[in-house]
Amino acid sequence: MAREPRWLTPDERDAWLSLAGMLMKLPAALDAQLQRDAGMNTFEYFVLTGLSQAPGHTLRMTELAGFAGGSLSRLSHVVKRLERRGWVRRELCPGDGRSTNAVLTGAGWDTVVATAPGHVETVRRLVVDALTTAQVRQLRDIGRRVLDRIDPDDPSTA
Amino acid sequence: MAREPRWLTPDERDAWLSLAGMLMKLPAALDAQLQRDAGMNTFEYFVLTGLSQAPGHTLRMTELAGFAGGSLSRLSHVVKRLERRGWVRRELCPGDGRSTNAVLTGAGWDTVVATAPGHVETVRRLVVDALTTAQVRQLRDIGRRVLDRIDPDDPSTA
DNA sequence: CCGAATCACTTGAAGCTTCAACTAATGGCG
DNA sequence: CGCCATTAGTTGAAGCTTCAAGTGATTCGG
Repeated sequence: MAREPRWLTPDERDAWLSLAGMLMKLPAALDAQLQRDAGMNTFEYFVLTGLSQAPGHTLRMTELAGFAGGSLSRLSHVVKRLERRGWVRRELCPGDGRSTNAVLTGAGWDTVVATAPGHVETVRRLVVDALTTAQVRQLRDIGRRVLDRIDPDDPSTA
Repeated sequence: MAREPRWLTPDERDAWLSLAGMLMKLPAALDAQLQRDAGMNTFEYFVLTGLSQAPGHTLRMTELAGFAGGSLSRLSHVVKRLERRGWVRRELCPGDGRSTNAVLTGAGWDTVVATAPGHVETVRRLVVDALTTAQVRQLRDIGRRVLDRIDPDDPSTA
């Protein structure tokens, strides 16, 4: 038998609605800027950024999927699109025949360099510059706690 | 000529990555619970909840779209699905021939009543119970500031 | 009171994500 | 060695969202 659920208090509901609003609107706002200025979405941007930071601009598909926070299937489809646009190239992994390496091309690197400033400006405008220094730290701690609840094993939380 | 962008400081980057992590993982985690336990996604849940709170369990499509935070087109498709499942019914608006009223059916109400406790428990488990009382208030304030940046005209921000 | 603009939606197509099924390579173990 | 489970990735279909275009109803300006 289900117990009476513990409903949210008014303060808790306000906080949740506030977070839920961000969950609904921030991704769309970030996507809009990237789509308009660079013809890509946030996930594609994460993929390109991940590769641009990796040694040799190369990452195995599974590692890249972990970094970008998406499924391997999703990444596979996305990399196919990025490959069609000439931003990424696939290579067989020398050591392990099962693995595929995704490699950022020169054109892909140029795209990241051209796109990053606008993206950072948007993050500043919508989030960072809206907050006080104290709130920036609070947000970091809040996010860590929530992420730890979602997936305690994720090392990026620690 | 583009000025050198103002890159994020380490503190700011930590906070942003923390928020970005929530943006990537929280919706999936919430959807997973709702999908598993009630065969619906978060947006559909918001739509049903919105109707359940409205007088007469009725709302015009545009109002409902505003509440649920989606486009009218998206809502139209979703209401069609919910109608097929017998949870919502469409009616012509008496006063204005352009408008459509979405009405929660009895079965829809039963579904909301059955689904709400599990959803609230999930929100508690993943967010609210992970935070201190102070953090709950901080999150509310942070969210309000961010939402105000995204859409200063949205009254739900105030 | 008539035509043009606006409003409130709906629709179909295109794009993206998820899901389940599949292929191929590798590691383990008897 | 040889088989089986596991790992890594791909694929196609189905589902959801977005986008652009379209349909009526209403309002507003003259």
